[in-house]
Amino acid sequence: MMSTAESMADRIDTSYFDLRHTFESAQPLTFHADAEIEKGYMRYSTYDDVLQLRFFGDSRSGSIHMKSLAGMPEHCVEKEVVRRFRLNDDLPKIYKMINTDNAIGNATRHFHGMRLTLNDPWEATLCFIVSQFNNVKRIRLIVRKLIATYGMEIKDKEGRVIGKAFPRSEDLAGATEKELMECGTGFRGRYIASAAKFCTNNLDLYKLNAKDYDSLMENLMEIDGVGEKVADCVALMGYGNLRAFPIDVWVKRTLEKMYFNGKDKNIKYLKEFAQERWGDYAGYAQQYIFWHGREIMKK
DNA sequence: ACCCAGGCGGGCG
DNA sequence: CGCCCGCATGGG
Repeated sequence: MMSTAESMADRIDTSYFDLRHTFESAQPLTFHADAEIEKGYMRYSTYDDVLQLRFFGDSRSGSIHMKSLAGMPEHCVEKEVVRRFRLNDDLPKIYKMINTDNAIGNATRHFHGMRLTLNDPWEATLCFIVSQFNNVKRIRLIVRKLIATYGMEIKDKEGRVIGKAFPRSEDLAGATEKELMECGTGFRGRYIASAAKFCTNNLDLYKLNAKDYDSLMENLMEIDGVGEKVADCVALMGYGNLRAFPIDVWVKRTLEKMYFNGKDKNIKYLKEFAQERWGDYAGYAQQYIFWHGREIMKK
């Protein structure tokens, strides 16, 4: 008789998962995935397949139904989705750890079920280079244009094109700065051209997984166009290093407002404050503070 | 028109 | 070191 686990392999039960908060939280996956939040529908490309997901329930208790368009085996689809949305993270425990005060407690309550995603290291690198001095709407536009222009076609078993993969560094390494700027990248075109060549010829991002946080950061910042903030984002969302605490303009403003009466503090000080306060889960704290801050501070 | 956006590299003191 | 500036582009 078929085991329960096998017969349910196209479905994952979830708790502490919220589709809307996760998809609206400006992470690499969400820059290019498609979602119709009200219908609980989402769709995204892996390297050689397109996955359709349907979410039922709410952030307390729900389920994700999964379908591969190119025939990925069910157990592989499940593994991919669990990994990509970090569904094995113990969110109740993490909330307990990072809810050090009412301010962040409000953020985790308001965005209950928002998950960090785990993305391909190069995907994260490219997305966050695009993100610099930019806004979320336009980041999406640029990332999608890069995929449309440079991504490899994904085909189903009948050979029909069902989507495009996120372009690898080698797919972009031949592009000129000018060509990249035609995708709307602006002054970041130079960084992308340089980073694509560097990550194809000089630095293998897929060999940095075992590195500790400090040497990972050091390696990532060798890439032209990758500074501390982008490296932190890549460490967090490309490598899953939860100690990383990227500080952008929103996180800076929000921390200052929440903990320092709005007084100006430099990045180094704030980062040490955060990593001391939230330790091994600082990255989760950051994601909630980032999104909460945008919510409460935009006029 | 003007301001801002998930920053970075380079130049200056 | 730390600070300050320009940078392409599109939306509010």
